[in-house]
Amino acid sequence: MSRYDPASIEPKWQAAWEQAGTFRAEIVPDRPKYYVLEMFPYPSGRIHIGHVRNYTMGDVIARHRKANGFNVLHPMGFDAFGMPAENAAMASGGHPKDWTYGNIDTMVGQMKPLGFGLDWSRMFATCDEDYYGQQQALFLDFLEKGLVYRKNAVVNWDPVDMTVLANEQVIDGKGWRSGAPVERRELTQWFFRISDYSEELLSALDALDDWPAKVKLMQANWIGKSRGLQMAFGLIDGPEGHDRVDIYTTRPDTLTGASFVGISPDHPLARRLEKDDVELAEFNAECRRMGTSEEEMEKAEKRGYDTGLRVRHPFDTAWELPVFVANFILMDYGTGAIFGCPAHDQRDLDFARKYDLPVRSVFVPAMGEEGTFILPEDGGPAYVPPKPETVRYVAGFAGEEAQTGDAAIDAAIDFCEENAVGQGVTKFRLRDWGLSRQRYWGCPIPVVHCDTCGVVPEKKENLPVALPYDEDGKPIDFSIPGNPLDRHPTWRDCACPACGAPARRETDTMDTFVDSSWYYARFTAPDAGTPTDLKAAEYWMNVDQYIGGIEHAILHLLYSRFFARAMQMTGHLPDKCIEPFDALFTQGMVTHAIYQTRDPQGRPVYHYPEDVTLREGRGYLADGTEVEIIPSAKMSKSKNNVVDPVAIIGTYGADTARWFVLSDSPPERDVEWTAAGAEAAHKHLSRVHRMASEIAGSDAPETAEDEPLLREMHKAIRDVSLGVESFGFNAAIARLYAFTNALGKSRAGAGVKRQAARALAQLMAPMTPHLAEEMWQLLGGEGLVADAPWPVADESMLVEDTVTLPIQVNGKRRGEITVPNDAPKEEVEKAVLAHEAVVRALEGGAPKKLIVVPGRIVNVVV
RNA sequence: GCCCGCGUGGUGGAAUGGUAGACACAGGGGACUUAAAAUCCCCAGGCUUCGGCCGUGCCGGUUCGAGUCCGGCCGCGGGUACCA
Repeated sequence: MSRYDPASIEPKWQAAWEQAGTFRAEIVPDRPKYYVLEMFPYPSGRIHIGHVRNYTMGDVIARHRKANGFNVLHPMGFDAFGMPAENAAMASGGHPKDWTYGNIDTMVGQMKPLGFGLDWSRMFATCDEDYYGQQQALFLDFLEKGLVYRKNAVVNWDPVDMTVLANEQVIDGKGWRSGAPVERRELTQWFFRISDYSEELLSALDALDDWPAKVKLMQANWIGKSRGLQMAFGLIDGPEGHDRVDIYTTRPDTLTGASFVGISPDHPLARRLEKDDVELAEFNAECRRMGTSEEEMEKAEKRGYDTGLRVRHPFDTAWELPVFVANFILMDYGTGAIFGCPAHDQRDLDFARKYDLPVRSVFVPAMGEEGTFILPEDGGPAYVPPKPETVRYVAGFAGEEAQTGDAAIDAAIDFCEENAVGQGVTKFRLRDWGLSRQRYWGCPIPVVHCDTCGVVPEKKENLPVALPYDEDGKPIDFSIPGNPLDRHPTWRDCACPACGAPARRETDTMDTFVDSSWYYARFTAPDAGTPTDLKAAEYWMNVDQYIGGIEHAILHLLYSRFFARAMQMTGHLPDKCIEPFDALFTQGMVTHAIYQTRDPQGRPVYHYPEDVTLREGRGYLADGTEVEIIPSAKMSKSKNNVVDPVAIIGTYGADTARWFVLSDSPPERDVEWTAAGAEAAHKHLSRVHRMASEIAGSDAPETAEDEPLLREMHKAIRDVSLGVESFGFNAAIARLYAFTNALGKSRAGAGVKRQAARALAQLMAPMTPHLAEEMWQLLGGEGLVADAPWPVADESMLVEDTVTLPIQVNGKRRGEITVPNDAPKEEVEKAVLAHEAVVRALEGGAPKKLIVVPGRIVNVVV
């Protein structure tokens, strides 16, 4: 009998699938299709165990749907543009293109041995000229339809490296390489008009029934629809052209508690005032030195600058309020100006206490709800109850005295509109999507700047506008600061597409989120001469099951939803594709301990897991140095805590790796990689292989044990099918362990055992496809198990004759009874009351209540 | 800061509002073996006066019954618009 040897059986079956074209996806008009897609990887250099988990999940779904008769599309590609390639070129020389394609080769070579049922013929990388050329064509069509425009926006500027920094490259307000304080700089940049679709992207979430509720909630909050009031506060003796400050508020019911007006440092009034006020100019400059991220803005200490100017309250012209410039007010949201009501906003209260501004409550808890309430003006915290809660308005001006915040807001808006002091408006938090990046390794924005014609779209026949590889005859040198496209000796030079005069190319490239916003559509026709092929899109779209990390819950998924709409509008997708992902599953991340030591400066130094030896919960380097272990950390290239699956496959085989990543945790939750788990998985698969070999060689006659095994088989078919369909992979695997144990113990005859073992092979096939093929062949299965129809449970074999009911007394388990499956309720009650533990508890009396949940449980209340 | 999750034995985890801890890992005991490896079998939440009692991050609530639903905390994670 042969041992389980994945190193020989895995390549054998991979070759068999390859030769048979098992996973080639071809359009077959009459067959139902199923499109499974996992978020494609960034080519970081090597695959990690997170990829294995993610793609194994997709493969389980794909193989299961194929077995259920669907024509399955399951493609793979690479999200290949982005900063790491440029960072690598800067850090260790070389060219981003060579680095990226080298990584892709490596990763494909690492993925193929995993035996995923992928149609590799459709593979592309977003940095392929063919792909980004088609993306440029999309951009031009979007431009023509007015879906793209230019405006100014701020970026993080590193004055030493002379480059724009990403938010993650700004650390404590300083550039990550240069250490120089970061400045905010305004540049003219391209934007997609995603905010035009705010309402649509919000309301369409309702129909996404097979998306996780949490993702829809996150998107809804991100889009942030709010009904509020816009109104003007008259400015007293303001500079020329500034006679009012327009504010936006979602709490107009608190207008009578206003104690100041705050404006953003980027507000036109602030910009005007700083010209004559050195101190304010310094304050604003300091605000602008902050990073551009929302997190940083919000976490920063709330600071303000009293402009000395005053405004009149719209309700009472005698009531004057000071105007502050405040660092926490965003120019991008609302009007860039607010009124502060310290009593009902903690941030405003902190601000008021800092700058000694008045605090005046507008409402207090409802009668009888006061409890230990302390007024904010008496030192209590800001009183901010949920809007649906009823409160008592002590300084109300519209509606009832006792009313909910929601009702008060409506009444306040009505009041302001009737008195012509304000206007009810709906606003969204969602901003337009800035797509310009001042970097080399991205899709060039296909426009030309002409001195006479201005900004001119490139002609489609001139696409792709390809990235230059060389500079002065040599590969571009990334050790020189600045954008290589900007400084390239010839690349920028071109003829104006409109007038033919010498002109300059746009040197900005596109955000890599653009690349990933339509790749799912390109997979349906990866070689088309246009971005999509409508016939192929019509057949394959939408993605039936999309699988990816929760970290993409908002940006990637929202951008893709926008892009699908924009592509539909420009004729690149059929109408039915505006929501491209029918079902979404967000898998958890794979975590792994971080091993770190410190350099002489106290900065962390991260070590690869393979360089660390674990002994009794502590970790040591080869030279004996102990490392600090930070458990369950997100895997990150920069932290060197990425597990390498190649070694796992080499030791145990792909099926073991696949089995383990599914078995150890529920798929939506994070999983911590452990070496012991892989060892255990391998032992189990060896055992299954051994059992299959034994059963294949047995000729034991049929026995009385045949039927119990068949019952177990049908129950396993039912439970595993359900598990696979509902992403309960770990539960399905637990069930397969139990079924394997039952098969191992069974004394059934060879015929029934073979039947059960073939079912086991089929049920395991989505997870461990190579082993399953081997078993299938040993056990006399016909053809490939990958092509075999999914087994169906026989309902009649699932029905049990008797059922065991636990008996509770006052909700606590005290015993159990076994009754016939179809016993009438009266009979069950009689049996329960006769039970020893119940008799003892009743002490001769009658139960207060007797609850019988048929087939489930009995509860006696005494 | 704000938005969204998650929290169950030594460990990973199971459990349509209905027997908490399935299935595994690590551990203990046994069989086989000259011995070891491999394999197979058994035990296993804590406490206990052996009647039971306590247990799903903490506090409270709803319910005949709560890991599950509701409210309030604590801890950890994801996102926070230029990481992908």
